[in-house]
Order: sequence, then structure tokens, then C-alpha cells
Amino acid sequence: MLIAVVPDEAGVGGPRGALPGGPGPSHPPPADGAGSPAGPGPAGPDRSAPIGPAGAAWLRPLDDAGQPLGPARWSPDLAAAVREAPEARLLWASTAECYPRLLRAGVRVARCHDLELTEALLLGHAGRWGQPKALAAGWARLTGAPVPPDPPPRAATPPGDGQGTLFEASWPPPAAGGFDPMSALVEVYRDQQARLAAAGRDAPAVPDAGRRLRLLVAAESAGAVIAAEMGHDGLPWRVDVHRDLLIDLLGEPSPVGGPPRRLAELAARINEAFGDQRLHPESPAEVLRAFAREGIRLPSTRAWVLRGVDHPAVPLLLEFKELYRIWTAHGWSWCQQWVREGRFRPEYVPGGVVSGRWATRGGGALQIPKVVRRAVQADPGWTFVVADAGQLEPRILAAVSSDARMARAAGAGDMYAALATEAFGGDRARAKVALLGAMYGQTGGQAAPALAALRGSYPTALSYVEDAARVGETGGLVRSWLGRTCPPPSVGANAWGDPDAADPEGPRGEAPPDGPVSGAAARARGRFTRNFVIQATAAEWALALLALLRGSLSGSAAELVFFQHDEVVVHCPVADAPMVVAAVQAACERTRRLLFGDTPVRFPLDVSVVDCYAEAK
DNA sequence: AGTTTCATATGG
DNA sequence: CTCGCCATATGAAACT
Repeated sequence: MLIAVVPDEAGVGGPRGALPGGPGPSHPPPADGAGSPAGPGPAGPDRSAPIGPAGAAWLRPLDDAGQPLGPARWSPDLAAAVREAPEARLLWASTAECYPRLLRAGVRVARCHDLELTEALLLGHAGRWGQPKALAAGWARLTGAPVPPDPPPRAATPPGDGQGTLFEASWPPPAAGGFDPMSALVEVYRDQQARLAAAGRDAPAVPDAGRRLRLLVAAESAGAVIAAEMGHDGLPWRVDVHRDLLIDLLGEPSPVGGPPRRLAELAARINEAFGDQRLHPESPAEVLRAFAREGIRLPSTRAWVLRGVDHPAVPLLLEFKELYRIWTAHGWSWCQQWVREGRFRPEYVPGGVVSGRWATRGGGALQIPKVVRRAVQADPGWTFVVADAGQLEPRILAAVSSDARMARAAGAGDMYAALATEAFGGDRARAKVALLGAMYGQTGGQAAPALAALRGSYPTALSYVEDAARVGETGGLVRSWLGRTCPPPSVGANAWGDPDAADPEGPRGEAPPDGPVSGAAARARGRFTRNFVIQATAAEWALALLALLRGSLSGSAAELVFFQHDEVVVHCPVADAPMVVAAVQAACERTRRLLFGDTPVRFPLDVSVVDCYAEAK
């Protein structure tokens, strides 16, 4: 059972936290195509009812195909309506827009269908990557109306001391030209179901293509739900530990906002080492000039460049860089901005990366430096279960390429070691270089001879990535295992890949002499598509794991609090930890079968139970 | 003064 | 001849 949901902005909106004092202006009732009451009537708004904590909404029951099972009705209390149907799958335009208000009201959903994320997947699959994916755009495509562009993404909203002056994003978009969100939602959903079925039929070369794509859609929606919940719950963050850590590393903060004590001292010593100038160590240009004055010419001030330089300032500069980074990116002001009530609450953006990985908006949640993770401590009586998928991408390669020999090696706990034994004379480091080189398209350095060895023993796996590279180089598209499609070569320049080949000279006489795409650009594109088939499949593996894990934890106190590409963190009562460990292992095994059936490839999880995130692994 | 790009760091 | 993938975030430098 599916319930289509259109939040009614009369119930929410306005300054955050300010609940409505009264009904206020609202959308007209949806002029619902299948014959529900259009005016006041049994299902019409009863404006005298008190508005619930998640606001009011239009709701309409559907079957899984999208066939309405009854009229749309207006409810003053979305939260209560969702509570009454705890097993239902919700259909809404955007989880990111609709779910947070429910979470703030203390309500969780079982499952959902995120129309916009699905639309993006289907558009990409149809070679229309980048076309507007919003509900209004989908509706316009369906009705032949001009397609409106998507609204610009919201800016990051630091929860820390933002003082709640921000307004809810306006959603749905202002009704224009008879746009009725509920009809649009239902009709676009039904159209999506049809397109999903067609996409499966149209890919006879891919066994199971339809099932896979439906799986991807489900995983993407589940990911959106989890991302909203994780952003809502937040990662336990001990501000006191963080501050102690900062003082330990950086020294006392400067009262006037300047660099902390140890950083200032280092800057002074660096100046001394260069013979007392007014040097700012944080300025690459100045550091370069300072070295040049001493006869040392450097291509850059990157850490690995400096490490090869014999000069007394070098160790000081390296230390300065490391600490300066922490001060500016994860120092006192970061803490004040992003941590509130003992939780770090970043905004996760599912599908924010073309490969299907999540991105984040604000707070840099996916780049928390290892040293700073000491501040991530479980609540008293609680603990963390941290699960990390080791060597995920090479194992994905083994699984998707169906290279039987490599798959056998990927059944081992240490795949690189197994590979080394079979084909690299026991040299594990060389096996690793070869495999990474194959997945990233590296051809120089030590990779070239190692790659040849890999080709000799695992030709099937090698040709899988090389085929993907060739498709990319020649301007084609590749797909992940479940069917996520890579963007076309022209993204950015040439909006949605409208075949622009009719213009071989290029836009303004700057055409490269050797063809429509220069050699270097084509090869870069090849490296991208080569990596895409692996990285995107790894992302959907992780998404499926997350979704299955959420399912098995629902009903317990455990909560998912962090997810970073191939690593998941669960916060749970100490007594529940064994259950959570078992659940994550079981989810891992189910994920393997769900995606790859009876492959011999294993996906070992490194699971640790720790009170502090920094202690994991 | 405001905006964009570069350089450099972090993460996977 | 060259050639490693995907990101976010910061401050400095360059640009409008």
C-alpha cells in the first residue's frame, strides 16, 4: 500500500519552530482527476481542526502500481496520519523536503518512493541526464508543457548558532498554470512505473535489468530516508573533548581571534628558519618565494614536495600545515557552528555525487580528520558499532566482471594477498598497485608492468574496465550494476547531452585539430567511465547494506548515526551491541546475495564495538 | 567590495 | 609525450 503525500504549507512554513497559530492561506483542494470531491465536502479541509506538529497535508491511498484506491483527503495532522499507517510506503516528491518535518514531530516512516531521486535515475537511464527532475518538471514533460528548471539547491544551514531565522523551503512550488501537486504526484509516479518496466524490457543484454533498476530505485529512496534520519539524529559529539583536543594540539586560542598559541609559535620559528621575515606560512606564494631566496626552487608547497627538501623550515612547515588545517576547518568556530546539544548534524545529500555516493552540505561530514574523531564518543551506557567494508572496490570489480579466477581470490579475507599469491609471486604491494591502477586508469609509474601481470592472470576483469574506458573515450555512456547511468561527456557545457554532433567545428573555432574531443580529454573521460562502473556499483552495494540494516534495527533503540561510502556507524545501548553486530553481518550477507546472487566473492566487514569513533579499526 | 579560481588539505 | 577515480572545505590570490 502506497500513500501519496502533499504537505500543505498552511500547516508549516514561517520561522522554524513557530507552529501555526491558525489555518492561514492554503492551496486550493487538488482538482483531482479521478473524480474525488473538488470543493468542500466530506474530504475537504476542515479548517477548524488543530494543525499537527508536522503540519497539514493532502493524502491519497494508492496501490503499488499507482492506481488510486480512494479520493485525496486533507488532514490537518500529517504526523498522526502517518502514525496510523506505520507499514505504508509513502510517495512524495522529495524526501529531503517532506521528511524532516515528520522527524521533528517524532514520526518515522517505514519506506518511501522519492519521486525526484527516481526521476533523476530514469532520466539518466534514458540518456537525458541533467534534465530538471522536480515534480513540476516531470508533470510538464507528461503534459507537454514547458519544463521549468529545478529550484536552486538550498544553502547549508548550520544548526549551531544560526538562531533559526531561516524559513522552510517553499514546497511545493507555487501553483502555476493549474499545477496540482497531488495529480502530478500520482501521474508522474505511474509514468515512472511504466518507464521502469520499459527500461527493463529494453535492455535484453543485461539479465534481470528491470529487477535491478527497481532495486536501485528502492535503494535510492531508502537512502534518502536514512540520510534524513541521520541528519536529524546527528552524530554524538563531545564539545568538551573536542576543545581539549584543540588545546592539546594547537594551544590556547587567541582571545582576539588570531591563531592559537602553538600555531603562532610555529609561524615565528618558521620565520626564524628563513632569517626573520614577515612570512605568512599559510600563503603558498610567500613560502615559495622564501625558498627561492635560499636558492631552492619548488613546483609547489604541497606536503609531499616539502618532504623531499632539506631545509630547517621544512619540518616546521609540515607541522604548521597540519595544525592550520585543523584550526581553520575543524577548530573552535566549526564546533560552534555545527555542533548543538551534543550532536553534529550535517545535511547529507543522497545521490549528490554522480556515482551515487552521498555528498554533504556544510560541516564537511565526510572529511572529518582522524584526530578529530576522538570527540565522537558514545552517550553513557551506549556504544558504537562501526562496520567498515574492506577492499570494497576491488571486490566489486571481481563480482561485476564475473572473472571466475578473480572472484575466487575475492573470496579471501585479504584479496590483495590472494591475488599476490596467485599472480604476483607473493608481492602484495604490487598486486594492490595493479588492481588500483586498473580501476583508476593509471598507466604510468609502477602500474604499467603490474597491470600487464594482472592482464595475464585476470583477462576478464581487465577487459571489463577497459571496455568501460573505451566506451567513455568514444563518447558513450556506461552503467553501474543496478543501472545508474553516468553523465554524458558534455555535462556543464552542453546541458543534457542533446546530441550536438551536428556541430563538428565546435562553438567558436577552437576545435581541436585531432577530432571532436582532444586526445587528453577523451582519455580523461575514459578514466572516468572506467572508474564509474566500479565506484557507482560500490555505492549501491553500500546503500543496499544500509537499507537492510535499517530494516533489521527498526524497533530497537539503535540508531544509524554515520555513513561514509563504505563505513557505517550505529549508536546503541551497550547491551544491544551484540545484536547490532549480528545484524550488520547479516545485512552484509543479504546485500551480497541481493546484488550478485551466488557469487563466490565475499565482502568482509571489519566490525568493532567502541565507545569512541577514533578507536575503530 | 563581491565573486571566482587556485592551492592545499581532508575523506573514501 | 603524458596520463589516478570521486568528493568538500578553507584561505589566498586573482578577477570583475
